Amino acid sequence: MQDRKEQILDIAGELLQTRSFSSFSYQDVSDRIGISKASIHHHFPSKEDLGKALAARYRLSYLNKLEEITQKYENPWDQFEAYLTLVGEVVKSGNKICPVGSLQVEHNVISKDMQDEVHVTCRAVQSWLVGVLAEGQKKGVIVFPGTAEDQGVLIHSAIQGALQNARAEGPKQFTAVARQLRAGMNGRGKGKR
Amino acid sequence: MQDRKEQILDIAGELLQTRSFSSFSYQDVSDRIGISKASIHHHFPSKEDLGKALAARYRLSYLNKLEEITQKYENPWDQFEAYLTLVGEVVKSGNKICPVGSLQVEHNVISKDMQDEVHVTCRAVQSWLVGVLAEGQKKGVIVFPGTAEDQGVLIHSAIQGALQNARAEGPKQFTAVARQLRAGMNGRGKGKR
DNA sequence: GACAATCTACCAACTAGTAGGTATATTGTG
DNA sequence: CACAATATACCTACTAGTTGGTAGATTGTC
Repeated sequence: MQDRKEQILDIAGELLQTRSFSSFSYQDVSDRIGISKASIHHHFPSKEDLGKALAARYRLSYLNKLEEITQKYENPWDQFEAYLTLVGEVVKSGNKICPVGSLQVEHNVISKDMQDEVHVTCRAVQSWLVGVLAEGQKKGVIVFPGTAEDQGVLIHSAIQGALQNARAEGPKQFTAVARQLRAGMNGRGKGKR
Repeated sequence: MQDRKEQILDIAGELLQTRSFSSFSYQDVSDRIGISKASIHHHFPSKEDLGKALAARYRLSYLNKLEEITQKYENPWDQFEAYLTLVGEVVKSGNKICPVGSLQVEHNVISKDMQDEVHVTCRAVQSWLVGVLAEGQKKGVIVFPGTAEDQGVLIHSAIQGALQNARAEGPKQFTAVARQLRAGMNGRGKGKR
């Protein structure tokens, strides 16, 4: 049953986002899924295996969603708005944060393989953002100072921090960041886009 | 010996910033400090006590540093630059992140008391930033769209995320964010301040 | 003597991971 | 088709080690 593996990853993923990698145990997964702890080990021999699979699966699904956005909207500004909507859904869940942020905070605790997985995801997301920004700048629909690279890193960092702040301090921390990022890129209020 | 309590907090604080609250143990502190684990319990009966003291001490020292900045520089832009220098020192350490970020990621794992402590610190730092920004806007030395509140939340989130990204991905992630935050607030290159 | 700081020696609970076994499919081979 | 071999998915029961925390004795200092 391939579903079981996915089910384990679903639950482990939720625990990663609500707690942290080192704060959830095989027993937690076992309890929630209703099969024995040893059976979880059957599918993922070590916790590192589980973590690696978790990080890899997240990267694929996340980059896939970004790709969908790129194909659905041709206007870079709309793409950026769709990105904000996408990450905004994490805030709506009420008690989750970005898996990348969760793993980065445990950078010195996780294995090299997991670090690499997080690294690749991080680079890819930033690349996507930089692409959107550069295209938007070229078309004149997104305005910002400095380089698209710097702006991409800023947005990525701000969103990651905002998700963490939002869970601890309330969703307004996210909406404020989203609003301010928009305000800083639409030509300083010279119009509605 | 009051020094011992401080020494424990020093080491626990470093472990909080390099690993995470649930990823370090009394044994870790004991090993590094050279006294038995039971002796650590003598000073901080439970890990929650230790965590609370840690969060409280960090708040006091951090807010003190911000206060020093306010008094040392009268120009809000200089105050903001000093803030960037202050958090930049965390990046220089090579493997630390902001304690607030570390604790926020474990929000669902730590006690209510610790959550409250983090909350107060978070609010105070944002308040300080908003004050600097509002004053800078008034004097015309800091330029940004939207409200000072939103800009303060953006900066706080961006810096927090940047510190995490910088440890995992390298210091350039921080310098890029700092550069871009500056670029977005100095009147769009209309001058050097 | 009082008291703080420290120690050794413990405990129950939890951790990731293993050993050994069972029941049920799937697959290759005569 | 029949039947052995193999693989999958799961189980109970266990290991060795770590966790936060405690009890009680020892030491040093005012």
